[in-house]
Amino acid sequence: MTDTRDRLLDAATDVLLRDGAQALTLDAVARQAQVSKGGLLYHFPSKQALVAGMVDRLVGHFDAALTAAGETPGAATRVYLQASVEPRNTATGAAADRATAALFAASIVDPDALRPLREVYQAWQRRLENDGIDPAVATAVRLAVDGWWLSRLVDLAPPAPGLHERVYVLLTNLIDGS
Amino acid sequence: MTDTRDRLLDAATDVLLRDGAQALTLDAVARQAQVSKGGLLYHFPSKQALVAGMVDRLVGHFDAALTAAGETPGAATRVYLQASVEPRNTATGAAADRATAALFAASIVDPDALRPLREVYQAWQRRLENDGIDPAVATAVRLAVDGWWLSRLVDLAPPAPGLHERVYVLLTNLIDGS
DNA sequence: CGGAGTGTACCGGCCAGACGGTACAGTAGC
DNA sequence: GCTACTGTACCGTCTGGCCGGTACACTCCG
Repeated sequence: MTDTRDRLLDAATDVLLRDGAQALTLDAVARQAQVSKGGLLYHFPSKQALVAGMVDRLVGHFDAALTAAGETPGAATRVYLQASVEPRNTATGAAADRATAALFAASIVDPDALRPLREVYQAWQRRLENDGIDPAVATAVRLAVDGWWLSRLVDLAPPAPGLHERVYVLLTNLIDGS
Repeated sequence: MTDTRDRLLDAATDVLLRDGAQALTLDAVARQAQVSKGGLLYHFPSKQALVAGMVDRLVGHFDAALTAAGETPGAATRVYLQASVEPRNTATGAAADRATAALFAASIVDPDALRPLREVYQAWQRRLENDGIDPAVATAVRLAVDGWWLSRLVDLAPPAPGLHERVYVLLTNLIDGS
């Protein structure tokens, strides 16, 4: 069963988001996943392998979203916006948080683990630059989205609900009107 | 001399930006600052105190910038944009990198150390929302800027030089035209 | 004037504990 | 008998933090 594998990956992000990066230890992850430490090391022979696994999963999601985006102008930019930021402030955005967690974990434990992510991200950026709309608009929207989930992750003054929607509309209009 | 204190703070950000979060140890910081470990611990009795010091300094800069911004419409938003992102892609943006480093260090070592920063940031966000321009525009610009320095810090597909300027112009126009 | 004492800034060795990782014997299910 | 674990004992290293010193400037008192 790859079930346990996924549970371990989930557990790692849970620990990271709940207790902070400092607390991301093999013991803590194993405990969270209700797996023995031996079991964890059976699936991920090292901590690096664990965070590499987190990044891999993230890369997979990215790739899927990238290919799933349509061909109409602004399609990719819109997908990127919607994937990270719901129109309404549902405050969950679980997928985006998971992404950030993986990013975070990697940059702490093993910056090299980010390499595959960098490549997919670069591909995504290229896709945005050729999205049938002004590349500057697409890039600005992307950066805003990145800033958005960062602000939520670190809880640095994320836009209040009312403003949240207005910013979302603004970005959407930006995409449409270019 | 508070000279040594500042040198230690600088050393901490240097180590973090150069060698990654993993390498941010008391020994490494002391070595970088050419101070003994005892000397470090004289100024900062714990690692938490060290990152708290980093955040404090950042908060100070924020406060200064906040009061220094003028009163004309969009002044604060423009300051925020210019502080983090040079019009040309000078690739340095040292101040912004320093900010990120402090943020990073805090979220790893002691998430609670971010509290004072959260408050200043919230104040800054309020200031942006009352900047004489559409609050949604101000917020969107802010988020884009946040995303910008994040992309540079983690090296996740930061906009290429040519695009960099176009995005900068786009954001500036957004501020002016609202 | 001189000696004693006080506070600041810093040195550097050391230790306890945490953490990553190994090893290995055992087991439940297919 | 193989996969997918469990459970535990253990090791070496790294790291945060403590502590006993030292150098030195300054001050207070007789």
